[in-house]
Amino acid sequence: MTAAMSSLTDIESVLKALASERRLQILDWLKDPVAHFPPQEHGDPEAHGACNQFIVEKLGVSQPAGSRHLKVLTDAGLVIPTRRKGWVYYRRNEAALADLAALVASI
Amino acid sequence: MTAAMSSLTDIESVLKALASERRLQILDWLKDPVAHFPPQEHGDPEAHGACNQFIVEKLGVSQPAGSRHLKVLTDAGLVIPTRRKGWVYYRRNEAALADLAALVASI
DNA sequence: TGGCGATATAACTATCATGTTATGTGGCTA
DNA sequence: TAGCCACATAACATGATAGTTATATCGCCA
Repeated sequence: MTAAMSSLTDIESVLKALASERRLQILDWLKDPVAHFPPQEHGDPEAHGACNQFIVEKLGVSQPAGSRHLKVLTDAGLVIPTRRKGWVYYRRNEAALADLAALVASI
Repeated sequence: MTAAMSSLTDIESVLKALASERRLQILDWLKDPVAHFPPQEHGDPEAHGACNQFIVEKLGVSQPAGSRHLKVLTDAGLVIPTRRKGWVYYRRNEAALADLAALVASI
């Protein structure tokens, strides 16, 4: 069950999270982690997504900048982090993205 | 035919226009101008929407601030201005909003 | 044409977003 | 337990947003 997103302010915060070329790029890459990131020795990319480090490198920004983008997406509920063995993997939250699409359709 | 919105940067700019509580509010009001704004002596609210002045007043911000919000929505193609007799009326661009909803659904 | 009412633009200020470098934290692993 | 590696947080610089007041523009109408 995803968080309810009903009021204008809620929509606003999720849209703000989405209104960034970098973060849109991340979500696009995460559609197919295997295709867009190097093979991971630990963590199943299909199940848990790509690790923080790979995403940051592919973005081409500093590690803190990349981590913050991932935090924004996480706080908005658009991606789901999985912490494992010192790495953090991120995958899309398809349910939240579907909710958002429905909300935007109602704007 | 509405402008094509395909690249990530295009989506980004439209999402930025949308990611504002004030602008979301304006779009919501414009769903039913007759219900949300005073009667207009000039300009058909059904056909052309609500005039700048009414929208600004209802927003509760200064006239330039309100006008700028409307400019952002206009530049993003989300509303359509109609200039007539010294007033400017704004109505929703339903085609663009539908395109946007489809794009968000594809994120 | 003179003035007025509606909107646009200019100039400025405050806050937020995004980037950087430096440093802290916390779990492996040798 | 010592050190390393991944990630998080702190502190700061800078550019974009959104608000304000003041002023310019522009079409009606008397």
